[in-house]
Amino acid sequence: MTSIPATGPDDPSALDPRRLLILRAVAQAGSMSAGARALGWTQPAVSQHLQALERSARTPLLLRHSGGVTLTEAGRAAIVHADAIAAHLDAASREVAELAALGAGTVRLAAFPSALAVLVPPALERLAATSGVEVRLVEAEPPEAVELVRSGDVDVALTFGYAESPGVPSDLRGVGLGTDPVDVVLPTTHPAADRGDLRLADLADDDWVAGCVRCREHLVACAATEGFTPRVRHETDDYVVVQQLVARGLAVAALPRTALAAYRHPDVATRTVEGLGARSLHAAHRAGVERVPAVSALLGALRRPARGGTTRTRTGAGA
Amino acid sequence: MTSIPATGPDDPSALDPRRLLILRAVAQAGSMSAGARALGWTQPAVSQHLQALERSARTPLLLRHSGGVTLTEAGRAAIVHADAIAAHLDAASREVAELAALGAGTVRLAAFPSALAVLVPPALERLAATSGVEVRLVEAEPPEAVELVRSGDVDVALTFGYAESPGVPSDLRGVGLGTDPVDVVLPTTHPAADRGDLRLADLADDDWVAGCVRCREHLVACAATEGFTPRVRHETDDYVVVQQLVARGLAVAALPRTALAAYRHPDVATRTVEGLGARSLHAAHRAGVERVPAVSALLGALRRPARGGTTRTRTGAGA
DNA sequence: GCGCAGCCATAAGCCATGCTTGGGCCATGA
DNA sequence: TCATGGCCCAAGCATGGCTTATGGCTGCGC
Repeated sequence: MTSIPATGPDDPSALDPRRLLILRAVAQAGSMSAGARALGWTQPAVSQHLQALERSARTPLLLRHSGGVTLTEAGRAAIVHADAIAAHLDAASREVAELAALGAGTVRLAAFPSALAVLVPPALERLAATSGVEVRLVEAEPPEAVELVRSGDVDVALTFGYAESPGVPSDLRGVGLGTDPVDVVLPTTHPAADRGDLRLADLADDDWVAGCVRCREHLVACAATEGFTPRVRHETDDYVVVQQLVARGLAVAALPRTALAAYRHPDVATRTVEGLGARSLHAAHRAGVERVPAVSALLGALRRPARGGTTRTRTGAGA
Repeated sequence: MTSIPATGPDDPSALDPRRLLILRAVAQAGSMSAGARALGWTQPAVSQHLQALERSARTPLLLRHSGGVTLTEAGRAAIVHADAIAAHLDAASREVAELAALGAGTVRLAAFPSALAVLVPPALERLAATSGVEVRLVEAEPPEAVELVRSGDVDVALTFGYAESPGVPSDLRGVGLGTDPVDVVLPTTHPAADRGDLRLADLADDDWVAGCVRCREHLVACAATEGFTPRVRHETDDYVVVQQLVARGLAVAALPRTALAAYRHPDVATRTVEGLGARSLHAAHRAGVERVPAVSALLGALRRPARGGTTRTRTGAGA
């Protein structure tokens, strides 16, 4: 694969686009001197450029006469394309500048359900208030979300991790978005629901409903520290389903507060217990993308104190 | 008028078109190294160019990761225009090269009637045989033809001149196309028609029909040298009309051989006399245009020995 | 698990591009 | 006839930009 390209930039017969633009400026100005003034250069500089351009064109592009220059047929042909090049160059500069200034751009964000419900909406609201960045959302649990980042299908993935399992794989980069304490969820009728000094071990004989693999592993690990192995009867990621099961008295569960902020069943009680720890929240992305303004803005919006559940502060009726 | 242009090439936020093309090559190749190989450069050269491009863009255009690079949104936006720029650059190069290689182009030629009838057709035939140059013809007597060159309405003017009046004005350039001897035109019934040693003064008592101003002036000047003033009864540029008048015995005349090659009335005799001289034929043009290939080719075709009247050498029956 | 290969970034050096100043020629117009 | 304005040329110099050399990082294969 050492083939030489058909017409590379070093092709002697290829025209230098910058010199075409100089030709254009001169043609518009009517003379090399006027063109040079418009470009902020001296006249010999422009003259040399155009001589070089004509040398590579192997034909005169303009006729010099007292009072200025006029285009030859070849010069007119070149100018047509120079105009188009100038237009595209201008468009490219404007579009890129707009992306750089946060006036445009879209970021694809993958997030797990509770984050999507609680963390993301206020962040998007802030983002929309201060920029023209658009965000496309994809719901995905951390493993899939990470894979979407790796494949380039999304730019940022909201993930979580526990002490024993990192939230951001080593081949990606990420920023921490704080911790999300895990609480115990009990039926309101559960004897331990009102217990003053509740410990995790107090629930060693209960049936449990667990979530994703890592959540269950975390639960099991915490329980092991407390000296028991939880009986996991049911498995579901869905925090609504979990609470429905708990409310019916079918099991107890451990849910992060974010999930509880997204949805809270009236017939469950939540208790903070020692030894259940917290999950850490992360925004994972490929190295380098954090320098993209739109991504950086989204990360910044996510990092703001989004605590406060789903309450949206808006103009309107106060509390 | 020392105003700075709104967005000149030295605008720091403007993107360098050459660097956009480098970005394009890298994006197509998949990595800076491969792009550098395709461009015939080393990897650091490309890397530095793209860093400079991103600096002027004020946002990353591509993400570096092991195995190569991928475009960011801004990079994709830039590439779209880079593709267009590359296409226009290629089109400009091809069109200009075609004009330089005589594969295309049009030259506008003004000529006086007898040249248009005798000199031009064989020249155009030769030109068409060896190039794709097209010629647009305009009939104009030398004064108007010169004016058309000055105004830029034509590229080349075929003109003639006499010893006392140049064929090419000093503000234009031109090439000589040879001389065109002026002969006397007599009715075949004229007593001098068969005279052995005919001199111009022998026609001092005849009525004359003269052509354009300079032709008449030339005739008058020649006659003055011979010691008489011709009686100019009629005036017309048209060499057919002149010969019609002569054939009827209404006058004698002086006509260039080119005009006689274009049309020869059967009832007139032509005689070469001392002291009538010749007119010189020229191709006049603005300084510099002779370097335009199409113009140069036309001038070359005109300069060939076009003598031989209107006879065209073609494949077919020989003499 | 470890070395290797590929890729990109950086540093230093050097050459050439390309800009500037100064001067000259030419054509135009007062 | 001179003054003006345009383009070209020559010479000098600075900067841009390419090269070589090196290092860090990642991912893959043994």
